[in-house]
Amino acid sequence: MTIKDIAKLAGVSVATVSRVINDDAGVAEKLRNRVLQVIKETNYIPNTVGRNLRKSKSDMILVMLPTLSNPFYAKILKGIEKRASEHDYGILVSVTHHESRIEKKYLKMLQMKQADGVISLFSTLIAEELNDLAGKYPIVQCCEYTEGAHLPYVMIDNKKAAYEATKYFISSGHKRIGMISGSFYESSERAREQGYKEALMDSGLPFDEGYIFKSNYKPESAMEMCRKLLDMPEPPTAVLTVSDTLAIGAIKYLKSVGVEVGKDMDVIGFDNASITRVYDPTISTVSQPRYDLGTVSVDLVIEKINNLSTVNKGIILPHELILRESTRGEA
Amino acid sequence: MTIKDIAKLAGVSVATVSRVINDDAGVAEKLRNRVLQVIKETNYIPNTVGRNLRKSKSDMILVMLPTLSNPFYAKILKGIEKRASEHDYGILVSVTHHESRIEKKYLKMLQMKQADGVISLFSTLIAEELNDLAGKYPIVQCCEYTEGAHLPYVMIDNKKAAYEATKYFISSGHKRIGMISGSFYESSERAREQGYKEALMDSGLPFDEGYIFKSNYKPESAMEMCRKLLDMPEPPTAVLTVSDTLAIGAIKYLKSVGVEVGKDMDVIGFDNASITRVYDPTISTVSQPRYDLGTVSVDLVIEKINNLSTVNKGIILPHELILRESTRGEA
DNA sequence: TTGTAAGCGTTATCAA
DNA sequence: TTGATAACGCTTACAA
Repeated sequence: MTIKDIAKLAGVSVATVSRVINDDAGVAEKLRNRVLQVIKETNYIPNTVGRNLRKSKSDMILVMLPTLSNPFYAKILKGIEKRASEHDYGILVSVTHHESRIEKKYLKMLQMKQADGVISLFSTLIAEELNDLAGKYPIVQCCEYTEGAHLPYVMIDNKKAAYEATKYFISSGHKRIGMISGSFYESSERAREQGYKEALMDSGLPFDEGYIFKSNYKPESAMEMCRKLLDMPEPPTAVLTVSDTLAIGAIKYLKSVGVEVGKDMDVIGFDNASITRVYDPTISTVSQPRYDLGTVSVDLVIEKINNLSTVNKGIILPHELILRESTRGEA
Repeated sequence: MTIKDIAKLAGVSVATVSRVINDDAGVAEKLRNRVLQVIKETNYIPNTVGRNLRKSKSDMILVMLPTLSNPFYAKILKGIEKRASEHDYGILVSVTHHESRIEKKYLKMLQMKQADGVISLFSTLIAEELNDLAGKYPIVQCCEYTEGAHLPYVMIDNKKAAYEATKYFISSGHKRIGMISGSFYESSERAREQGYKEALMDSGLPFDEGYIFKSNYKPESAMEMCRKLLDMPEPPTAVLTVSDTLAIGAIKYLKSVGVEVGKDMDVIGFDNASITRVYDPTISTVSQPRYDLGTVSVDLVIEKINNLSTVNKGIILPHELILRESTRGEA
């Protein structure tokens, strides 16, 4: 069933059918109704591929996730979908598994006009590659920013968030604070490490690189890092981790060696994963406005779709430090 | 940069370029090399949309997930991607959020030939709708089966898995066993409830519908259900839940009222989520062969793509009961 | 207001 | 072995 068939059945030209489909003005009421009638009777749906080829546009936004293992992205996607559909865009999801080969493969969809824009939750590409692409296609970053890349982004102020978390530890009396970071999500990790550092220094506490350990985001690795922290000559009394999964690993290790979390040792995670509300103890964490991160990403990418040379906005959304049982201790 | 440009630059016809691109036999070595050279120099990539329109094929498989909140699907997707790429298929992910409106929208991609087949991790459609579609397009179900639908599927034997878990409880001496189920994933839930029931009956224990509670898959809801179980005149000494998230909720509630899990009360979950290895206590669970579920799904859908009228296979993959701290009790 | 026809980028048929 | 050309399904000048 193609537009030709509809035209024939309705006794009009394909152009008229196309006009009806696209709500073009200037079709006589009578013809319009006749065409609509036929369309209804036949359940005709215009072919997307034909249309895309002709219009060099797909009305699709590609969302690139680094992984499907992190439920963190679920709510962001909901925000994206909501706002996209308000603007009559569809969304397509791709998972890069942190591999640039895969990321590049999906980015070709832009060139083919199979997607009109991309929202990248994490890019493995280097700044130069991104800048090249961003000159040709609408690409925005959400949550993670590539240093040196000039494209729109939306995220929280990671440095400030870590700063506040660390300050909270300090205000509770902690003098030695450890950090479990990582080396996957460069931009947010570095910013959070910096916030941690500045909070210490602003409070007149010594900053020692040796109190920062880099994990691979698996809880098991956080357990190992936590062990190392405890084995230090002067072990910390509080630990900031860059993800809730790491906080869980840390807490698990602490419990296993009889350290009571929220009393002997405080822990703060990142992202407010749903498990933090049900873990034992419940876990203090930095919450990101996930839904809004999604909607704003869409606004940014649509702005670029409509005018590629629009100025690259960087938008910071507010975070929130959520205090739970894992930070009941006073040092 | 289109095939025409390449043809012009190489001094050949577009037909020849097309033949080279598609590895057609019967192109003189000399011409082939000349064309390849131009393609390399220009970084030319054939346009997918044009090709798809012409071939009525996209070499893409659409993966439909019910949600992005469940990391369960991550490894399945990896299996899918691996096997798909071995067969030169790409994959596209869509999230239905359990809404049939959304599911139907994505299924249109089949009609448009934007996807050659679909792997559905969960369908909201009724059997009749699925059968209609499956007559026209390659659709396979993975993990969840729609009763009355005639299409290929791959999953574990959910009834047997629940049977074994329940039998394990019984072998530990438990006489009253509760179940926290749900009403989202009909096929697996019903099968698991049935397995639970049969295990009780085969062991000469009474089966009482009142020991089965239906949650909404949120841990909070499992806490509530667990409270109800404990409030019964004769509370159970073991609980089987249809997901690990529910097991966590149950355990959290039990701990909150001073019931020691793995001693006073045993709990078994489903899916072997990574959190089950780090929760306190670690959680016994039924593990599904996720990666293989993915690869086999691809095999099935490709079989259908190649021959739609091939017989609908139903494949059962082996599960595994993994025992951890949450089942150390003896009643 | 409507229709004709060109063209989007391919592949595939047919003839040479 | 190669090339001209129709066709895939659609939109959009342009003409009528």
